[in-house]
Amino acid sequence: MKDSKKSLKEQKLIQAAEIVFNKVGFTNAKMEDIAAEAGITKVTLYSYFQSKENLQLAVTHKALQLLIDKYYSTLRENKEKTGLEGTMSIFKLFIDFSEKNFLYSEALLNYFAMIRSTGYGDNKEKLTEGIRESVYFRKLQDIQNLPFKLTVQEIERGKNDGSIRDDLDPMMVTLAAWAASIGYIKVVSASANNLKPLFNVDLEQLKKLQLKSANELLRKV
Amino acid sequence: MKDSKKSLKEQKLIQAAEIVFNKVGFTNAKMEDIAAEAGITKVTLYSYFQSKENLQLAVTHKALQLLIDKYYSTLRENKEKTGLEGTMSIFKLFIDFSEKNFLYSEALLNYFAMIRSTGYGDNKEKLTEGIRESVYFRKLQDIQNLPFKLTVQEIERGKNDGSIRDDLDPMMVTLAAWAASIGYIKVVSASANNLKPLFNVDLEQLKKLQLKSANELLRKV
Amino acid sequence: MKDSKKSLKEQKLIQAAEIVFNKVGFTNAKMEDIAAEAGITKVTLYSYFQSKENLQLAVTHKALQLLIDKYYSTLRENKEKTGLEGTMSIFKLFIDFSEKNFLYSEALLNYFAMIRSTGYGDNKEKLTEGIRESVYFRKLQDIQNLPFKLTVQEIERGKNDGSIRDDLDPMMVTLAAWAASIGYIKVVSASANNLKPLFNVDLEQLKKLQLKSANELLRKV
Amino acid sequence: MKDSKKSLKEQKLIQAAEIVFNKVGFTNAKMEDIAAEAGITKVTLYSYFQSKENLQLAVTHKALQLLIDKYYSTLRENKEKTGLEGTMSIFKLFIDFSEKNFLYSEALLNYFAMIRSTGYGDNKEKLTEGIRESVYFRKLQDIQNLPFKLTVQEIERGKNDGSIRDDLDPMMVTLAAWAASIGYIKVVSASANNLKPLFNVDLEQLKKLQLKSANELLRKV
DNA sequence: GATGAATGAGGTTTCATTCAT
DNA sequence: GATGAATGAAACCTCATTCAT
Repeated sequence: MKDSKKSLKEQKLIQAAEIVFNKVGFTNAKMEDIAAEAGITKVTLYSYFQSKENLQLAVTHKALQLLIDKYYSTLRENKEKTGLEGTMSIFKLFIDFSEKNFLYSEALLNYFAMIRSTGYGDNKEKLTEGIRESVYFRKLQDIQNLPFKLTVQEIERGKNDGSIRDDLDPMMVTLAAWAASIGYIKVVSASANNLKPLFNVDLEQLKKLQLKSANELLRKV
Repeated sequence: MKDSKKSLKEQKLIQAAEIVFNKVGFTNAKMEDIAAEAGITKVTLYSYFQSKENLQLAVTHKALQLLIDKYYSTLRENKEKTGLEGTMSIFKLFIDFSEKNFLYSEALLNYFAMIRSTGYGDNKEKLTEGIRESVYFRKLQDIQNLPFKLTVQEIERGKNDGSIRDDLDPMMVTLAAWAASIGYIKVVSASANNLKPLFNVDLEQLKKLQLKSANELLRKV
Repeated sequence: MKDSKKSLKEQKLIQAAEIVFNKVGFTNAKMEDIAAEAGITKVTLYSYFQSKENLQLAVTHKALQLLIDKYYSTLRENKEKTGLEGTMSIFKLFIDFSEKNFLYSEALLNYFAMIRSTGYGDNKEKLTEGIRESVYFRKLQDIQNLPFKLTVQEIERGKNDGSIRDDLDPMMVTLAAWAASIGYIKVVSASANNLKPLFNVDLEQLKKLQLKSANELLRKV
Repeated sequence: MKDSKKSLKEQKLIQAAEIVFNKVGFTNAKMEDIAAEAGITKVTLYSYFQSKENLQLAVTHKALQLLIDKYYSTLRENKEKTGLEGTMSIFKLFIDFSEKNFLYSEALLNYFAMIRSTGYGDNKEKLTEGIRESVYFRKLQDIQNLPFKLTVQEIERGKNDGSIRDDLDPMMVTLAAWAASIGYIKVVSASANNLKPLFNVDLEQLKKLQLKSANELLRKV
């Protein structure tokens, strides 16, 4: 198969995996079912993705790539606006993205938890063989810091244009916002179609509160 | 066996499970190994906990119970102080607890994700049989809302004593703080012994920032 | 406990075992259930019968003892009649006994199959430890040949009084009759309460035919 | 796998099972050992036969099929002879078959005891799920009556050609012969390699006696 | 002696993964 | 490349039997 054709097929298989992952979660998903969903056999699936872990990482990579693309386009859209506005747009983007794509957000979270738990670079022996040998794992490592870098850059821009306080460590703020977003997602949604109020709290309101807090933290008074 | 003795043994088995869970994670933990760790056989372990899922829920229940106990004692210690101070102590408590007990925090997160994803009460068919029949699942359901209720009460107290803004929905703030804490945990720690800086950000500083944000959100100006 | 008392209790336990054996068969019977049926615990049951096999043998012994008693009383009743009549009474007795006590007949069959398969005396190593150490096994060995001997004696008596052909090996006839009876039982009944016709053959008729054949084989013409 | 290949493998597995069953008996046979004997793993064995019970039934089915085949060829061989001779050949065939294949004879006996004890068609709830769902159980049900039917037909033929008494119910005679054969087997053999005399009775003589009785019962005088 | 708890052996099942064709 | 069959690991379960009290 030509590379382009192969890649196309890979995309289709990833989509099938996403459907199954969405239905039953990563752990309960069976390679068999994913193959069936894609209309192929297990072994063929394995010829594309050498392990279930790798398939997961493929989904994760797609998720991160998608997220980063959105970061870029959001930044482009906000080029003329202040750094504060750009930064807030990114925060909102991340929350919206996670809310709309619960599977992707879970995948990303798992990924970052994994690399965090095994340290960076050093004790990679903790990783399973399946992960260490995954192409997608390597691809992910190449881009994993981009979301943070882009956010930091936008905060720097805000500092320079005077829209953002200059006494803040941009990376710290980035992490704080990232944390708040993740927390919101974890609390709010366990599946995309489950957005009913929690303890009578309207979730849209909660999201606004989170963003307002971030905005207050950042903006120059 | 007398109930007290049986319960004692159960506690020991749960501890053994925690050791193994900590070492290799829930998924990779083998019942056989947990039994070995406890110095008993698999079958005996099964006679106490009918399934691996149930054992997980037992750990989860212990975690939540422990957390709630800490909530109570923290509230007691802060009885004479303002509601704001009490509330902040609770927030800090939760973060510290999660940081120190990564396993517990994971267990609790899993639990809340699970009940959230299956809805409350209605579509319980999604739950596996092993879960639905678990004693610990029922016990957890009885106390799962306590942390939120206690926090809300403390915020109300703060409203009354004038230390906390009165234009806030206490439950919303509670959820926001809960989310921020979870997010922090997710970002920061994947295992207790892994608190080195992230992107050169000192994590203690990050925690302080999170708490400061919460404090600013709450306090009356 | 005094021996008499102990023996009494043993009898009760055997009865409980019979009830359970009758309900579900030897293999499916659980020691637990037998104990429950007797209103005691498993361990107590074990203190009387050291193994399930031994309990089976106890039932078997009771069965054989009972059968032999009936042989004796039948022989006594037929003392004044011809040897042919006595012999036929014994044959009939055996069939009736087996029909009425399916469990006993199964037990006896199992027993004879077992000792046959392990040979007599020589290769007793094939026997399980549970059997070799069983008191009842030893008791059974003491009386196992009695039914055959008594039958042979009665046939001899018939030869002498001229009612039975004298060209027959009495033991061979005994075995032939024993075989026919067992076969009848095996074909006819799998449980006492299941005597409906088989392939439209009335089973009473079949029994009569069997006995008539035996009679014809034996009697002097 | 093509059906033919699959079926071939099944036959091999059944042979392995027979070897183990012969060595240690149905009850003591371990699936693990049968798999080892066949050079495969337990799980693969299970993929062919869903339960130990089913594997037993497979052996039983093979036994009955084999027996029936022998019935047919015997009947063919005796086509030119009288019905009496044909019938006697069948009786002898059955005894010889059982004697030579103790395992098969046990399997068949167990099967007939089982269906007898659960009744025909009506209270099938007594059967275990493993049995009810067995393909071989269904296959057995289809052919279980053939041996009886074929015997009855041959007796009818004997009646017509004048070699067999016409005052007998053929099915009753069939059952009587079946019973005598089973009884003989039960008494005589517990394993094929165990044909030493019983109580000094030569077993060949006993067999002849049984057959002579049958012959006398049938033949027209 | 009687009891509740524990053991060991083995049946059954589910899956990720690999092999042979 | 694609396929059906096979594997190995581990969950889960039942029961005869034994231990400790």
